[in-house]
Amino acid sequence: MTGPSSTCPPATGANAGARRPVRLDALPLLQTLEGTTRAAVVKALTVATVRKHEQIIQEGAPARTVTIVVDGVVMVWKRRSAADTQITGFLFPGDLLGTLVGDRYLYSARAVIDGRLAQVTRAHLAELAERHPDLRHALYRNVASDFALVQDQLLILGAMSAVERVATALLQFERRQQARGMGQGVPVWLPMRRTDLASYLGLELPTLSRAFSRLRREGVIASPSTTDVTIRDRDALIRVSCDA
Amino acid sequence: MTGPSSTCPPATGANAGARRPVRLDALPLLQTLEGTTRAAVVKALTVATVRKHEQIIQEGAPARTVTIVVDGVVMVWKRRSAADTQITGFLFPGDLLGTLVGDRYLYSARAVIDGRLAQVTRAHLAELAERHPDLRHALYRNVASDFALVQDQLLILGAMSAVERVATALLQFERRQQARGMGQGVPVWLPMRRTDLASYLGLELPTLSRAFSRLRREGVIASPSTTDVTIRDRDALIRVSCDA
DNA sequence: CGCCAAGTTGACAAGTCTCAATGTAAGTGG
DNA sequence: CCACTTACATTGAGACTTGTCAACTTGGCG
Repeated sequence: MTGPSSTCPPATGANAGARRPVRLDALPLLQTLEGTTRAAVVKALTVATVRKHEQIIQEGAPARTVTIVVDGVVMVWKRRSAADTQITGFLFPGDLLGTLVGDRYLYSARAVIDGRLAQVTRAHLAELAERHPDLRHALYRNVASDFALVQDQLLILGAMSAVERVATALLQFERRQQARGMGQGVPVWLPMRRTDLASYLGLELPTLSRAFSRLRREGVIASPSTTDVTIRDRDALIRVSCDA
Repeated sequence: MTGPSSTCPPATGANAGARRPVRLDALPLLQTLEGTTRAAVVKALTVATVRKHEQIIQEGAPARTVTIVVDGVVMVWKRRSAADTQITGFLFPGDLLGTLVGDRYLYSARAVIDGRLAQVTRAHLAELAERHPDLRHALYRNVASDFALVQDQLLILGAMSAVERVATALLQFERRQQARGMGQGVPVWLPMRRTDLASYLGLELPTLSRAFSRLRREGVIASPSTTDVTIRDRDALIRVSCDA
């Protein structure tokens, strides 16, 4: 995190303030907590900075810490065979990485761009959860919502065409972006490489690219840059995501 | 559950004893619990019987009960659009249906064959979980393992060919079957319809059928009946599931 | 014994993957 | 600051897998 600002993505607004002081108590996970609980958790958290592409956790390694994304974007993947991996998710500020149970990580994770993480040892968090019912409820809710997200991913991967997948993903990223407080007009921010997005959607890179091109050609979206996509016709996008 | 035994699947051994007295305290979920906790949970559970094809829960309905499969098989699906659904999972004896959080069910479920369910209201279970740390740990572990299962499904749907998917699924079902105490030589039991299995694997029925036929032709598997598959060459099956 | 539901197989079309070339933006060194 | 280099995205052409539609076979159940 001492690197020149040139390593940061263009200031599209979506990533603005990566350098603002850390406000851990503003994290969504902590919002529902009582004051004393929140204070205890914040005290337990350690902030770390990660550089673009830096690996954060390794599938199969002993799972000792739970991580919350504060700034930046993290991608998660599983290995399928020696030389074959699949991206299974992207994490944005406020999202959690790792769980309270299981002795090994089920996936690997790396930073998509420079960012900051808040970390706590699993043992410590578990202890806090024992003492604070509201915390464990929040954690449980978090796992459940992660679960829901993965289930939606099943629908994408199970039976959608390339354009459908892209349309659905764009709407998903827009929704999550708005959940983080971004406005309606802000373009959808896709800081990850196309290759990784393709893997996430179960497509090959050329197929993904063609789907983007088609949506662009039809005027449904526009892309000022590779990492930013403007939704020009949301109704059309929704229609495409369901039955095209 | 008063129907004639003719509605039951052939007695392959995998479903043997659907009519034996209910032994709730033998449920895997309860195995790790202390005696008093287990007794409290067992007391809270109500046993219900379900007929083949009977719907158990409805996506979007208020989530008020948590269900454990005691006997039989349950399938879970999500709706993708008006006339399009996708099977997202199959549950076997010992598996849990529903969670402690979220006010609505995220999926629908129906019985694949006649069976018995143990149910408890969410409120009651939540209350018990508050009082018994071991119970909430068990529940949390359960959610986490469900999560792992869905993530594996992502790998299947994301980047596997038809034969790979079938091979992987067979190994998965065999593993789960053995986890329920079935022996090594017992054929893999697939009581669900091919259509549903196809949907689960993100394939069309003819494609699934062709994959089965190919594995059969190559001597990797044999199928005495539609619902039973014998693994003749496990090494070959494993090889196919990874890189064919 | 015959009907009906479910599974298998065949032929063809459509969509995606693969391989390769081209275009473009970002990063590096002079 | 510019040219060079590299990495990434887009586009094109052809092969191949899968989806689609339809006929046929099988097995269960009245």
